[in-house]
Amino acid sequence: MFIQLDLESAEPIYIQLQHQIIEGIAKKKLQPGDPLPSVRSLAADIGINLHTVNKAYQYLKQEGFILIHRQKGVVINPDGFPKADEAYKKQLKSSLHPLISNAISRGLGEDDFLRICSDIFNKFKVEGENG
Amino acid sequence: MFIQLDLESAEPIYIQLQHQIIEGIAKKKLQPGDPLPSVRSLAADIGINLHTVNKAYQYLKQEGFILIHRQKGVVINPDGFPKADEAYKKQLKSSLHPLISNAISRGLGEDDFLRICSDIFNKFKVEGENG
DNA sequence: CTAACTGTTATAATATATATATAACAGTTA
DNA sequence: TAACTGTTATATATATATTATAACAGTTAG
Repeated sequence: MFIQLDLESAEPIYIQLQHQIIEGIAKKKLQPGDPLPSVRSLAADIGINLHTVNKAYQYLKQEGFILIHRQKGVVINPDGFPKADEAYKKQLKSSLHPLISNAISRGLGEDDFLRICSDIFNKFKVEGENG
Repeated sequence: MFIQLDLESAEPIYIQLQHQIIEGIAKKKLQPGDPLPSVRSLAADIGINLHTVNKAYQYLKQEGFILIHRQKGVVINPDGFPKADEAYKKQLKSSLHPLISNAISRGLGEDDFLRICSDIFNKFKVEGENG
């Protein structure tokens, strides 16, 4: 797997795991139907406990990014991904709000902020083409 | 004060406090030189412990948003605010990255994402005019 | 059938983060 | 002197994060 964790980070491991897998989906390294490692093998692979992996999987399952079949194991949701509904947008705004407060306070203008966002979007586009 | 806390939120109180004060700066409700309540009075005002307030103040002091004079008390930094330097931009990108991964995975396009950011920026502009 | 795997659940232990309570210290101010 | 300031220290309670083991029910490969 392509999972890269920072065990020194203040960000909990299971959160980092969620991010990495969603990032894999965004970059199309992980496509609908693709299998994911079992909780035990992924845990052993990256040197953490299986419960930490399971915690990340449970969130991704609840959000609809992955499916967990008792027999077939864990797969990227073959029926597509959760939609950007109003509940999601509301939560996104809540996350963006303090970031934008901070940016404004530091004198970072709207244009600069949007440019930074665009740059990140573009990075996903080019990386998504290669794989 | 205009501080509004959500004690039910998973977000730690001292983080919410940081956000609220930075938001006050962004909205120009708090301007350079303006005094802030003492740790004890603010804590009593919003019904929390003085150490929780102090934790938020210490962060804001370290970042340069406020000054703490042993005698003059706490004031919004009269000499301006921290700059949007490269270290800050790097940290901002780290915060935005997982948000954008998630957005892309859910099919929220760049235009929609940027529009949401713009809307938030505009809210600060109009609120900043009134006070 | 057995052995090895699957996700799931349970229990326990440990470490860290968060929040509160209380107290004291050194300094300033009314 | 009394009341305030930020700061520091100690203790406690709670929640979260992480690991360690173990077991269960089901599936699958040999």
